[in-house]
Amino acid sequence: MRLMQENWIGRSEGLKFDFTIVETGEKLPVYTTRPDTLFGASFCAISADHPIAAKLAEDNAELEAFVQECRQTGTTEEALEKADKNGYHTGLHVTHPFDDSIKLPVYVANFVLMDYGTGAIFACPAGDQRDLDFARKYDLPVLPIVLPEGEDAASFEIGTEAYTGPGTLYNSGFLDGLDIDTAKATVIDRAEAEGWGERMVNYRLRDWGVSRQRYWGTPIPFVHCDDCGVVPVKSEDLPIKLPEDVSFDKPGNPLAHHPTWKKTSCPACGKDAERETDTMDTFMDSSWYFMRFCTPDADEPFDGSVVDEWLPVNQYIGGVEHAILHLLYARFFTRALNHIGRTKIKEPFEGLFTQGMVNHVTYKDSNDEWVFPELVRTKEDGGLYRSDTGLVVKAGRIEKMSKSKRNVIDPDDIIDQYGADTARWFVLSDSPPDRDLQWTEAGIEGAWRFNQRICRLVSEPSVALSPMGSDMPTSLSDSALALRKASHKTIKGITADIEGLHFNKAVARLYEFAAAISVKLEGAGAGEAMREALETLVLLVCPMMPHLAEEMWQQLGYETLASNAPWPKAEEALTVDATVKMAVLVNGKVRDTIEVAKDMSKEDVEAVAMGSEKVQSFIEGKTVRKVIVVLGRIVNIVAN
RNA sequence: GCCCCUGUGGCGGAAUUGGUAGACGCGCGGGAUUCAAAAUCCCGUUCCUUCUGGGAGUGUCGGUUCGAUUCCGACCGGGGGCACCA
Repeated sequence: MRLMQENWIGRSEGLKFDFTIVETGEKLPVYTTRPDTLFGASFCAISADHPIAAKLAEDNAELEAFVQECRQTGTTEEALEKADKNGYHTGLHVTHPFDDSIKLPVYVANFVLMDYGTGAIFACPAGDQRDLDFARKYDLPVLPIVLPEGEDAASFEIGTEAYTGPGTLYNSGFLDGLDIDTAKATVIDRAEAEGWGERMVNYRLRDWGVSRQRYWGTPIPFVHCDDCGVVPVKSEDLPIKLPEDVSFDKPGNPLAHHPTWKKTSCPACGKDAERETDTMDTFMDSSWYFMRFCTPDADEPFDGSVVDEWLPVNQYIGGVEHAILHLLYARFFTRALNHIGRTKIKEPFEGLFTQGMVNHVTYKDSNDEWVFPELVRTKEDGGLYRSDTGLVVKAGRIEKMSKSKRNVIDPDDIIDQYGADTARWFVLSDSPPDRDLQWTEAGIEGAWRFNQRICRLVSEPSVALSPMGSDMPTSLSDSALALRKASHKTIKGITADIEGLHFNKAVARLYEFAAAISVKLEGAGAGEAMREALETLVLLVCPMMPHLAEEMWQQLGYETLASNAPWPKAEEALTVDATVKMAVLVNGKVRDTIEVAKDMSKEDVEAVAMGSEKVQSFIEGKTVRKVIVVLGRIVNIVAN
């Protein structure tokens, strides 16, 4: 996640310096992250959109044609991928900064981007694949300058693959023998000292075009006046509100169609003028809504002191699809608001939990239309058809549920059939929330059965419950104590599961708890232990099946709400057992299990393990070399 | 091409982060109850096997370790992101 954002920002450090063009005396600024490879430079390349290329193209039809060609291939991204490296020699040359006698030819090249760096590069074919491809194609020199460890300078050659790994500089004058990082620093220092270049940080962050031609967005508070041009709306007239009587019948922007909304007067000269009908991207709002959320009553956008108290958000839960844009922009906004002193917080979100996406098979009928899964029926021969039109249906890729592809399931159907509690329980039970999930209703029966089962446990308890609020007796029968332990272990486990967002594990634990409640109870404390267990069950189930929990809570005699009751607290003493089961391994294979007192010493545990008949039969005739005892876990006996 | 995530029974998925692999659920098989069915309950269910037992097994191959689903290396498959960024 962080990494994706880092890639998106694309910070790089390097050297920016000017070449001097021999023929014209002009400066040609270039940017590089590998100043250490300067001695391996064999040509310069500029973008087809570079001013120098444009100027030359004015009286060079051939170059003009080449520039046009580059622009065309540049638009289709797929073509780019396989496009060959192409260039056009401008006839110009530049002087090498370290050696006046070296003149490098200047090409216009299709792989150089105008909007990154300076739109011009120097190329070191030995250290960059693109440069190498180009050099091979136009038969330009390739001088290796980085020697990988273990290679011999006399024999190391660059074939069709550039060497980009670590190594030692050579063929590089004063840089010879340095490693890459030191060489980079040396060149930059020298460039700055001699005044022909400077250290530069570059980002490849993309522009964010914030205007949208749509209704749902914040109006952009500007007015277009024939005389004054674009004029900002006066601050006392803010905010501009969207009209509510818009129609969406016509294609295009409803604001532009609206008969009156855009008509206004110029804030500067008072003449008739028109409002800007584009609105802002909704990312604009989603980048700081959490601040407004803390202070909904503030007259200003938000009250910084309140925001500082509540934020940052401890746990943000969202889908991966917002990994970069929304979450990154929100960080930028927060950073900016922090810089201008509106808030003290530096980051908006402390923790992020990315939910998986819900996927479903897509269906298309013979008219090439997407089909809702609920309309798809299976024929006897296994073929698919639409229940409404009868057209043949083909199953396509499994994809993220989306309205446009109609591979969505309406939860209302399963809510109608099983109720909201069961539906919710089922969704939580199946898959950990961070994983992508392929939607299926297989298994919902189990959720329904559980729902019914716990209802019965409460309405027909196997022993008479003690009255509400009665004290737990000091002495308990074995079965009552066992149930109490189950209750408290479950409380402890579920609390941790929910904290960690492992809802599916919490569900599994509740299934086990229900099984523990079903066992026969007798003797002292049975009624009390059962009441405790059932109340615990209700409270633990409450976040996942709230309606059912309230009903059961009433059956247990309460007139309050289970959701308002405090979360149960585990008694630590009841969550630990006096004995512990341990596996006994001989040469790494489980041969027996033993049950020993929890606090038994390693020596005693070893003795018990060695005393096992099964173990003896496996070590018979062998010499015991080593015994490893991990208390509470395993005993491993190594023998041969 | 580069980066990230992921791979465990017929299926969804557990495994206290190096310590009994397969919890729990689904499905399937068997049984109880019933005139019968529904519902419910119990038992079994990784694979192989010469079956009171033994062997193999967490994508594949190797390594570290007394011990590896877990750590390391290479490869294969699936998903996602970036993509001529100098």
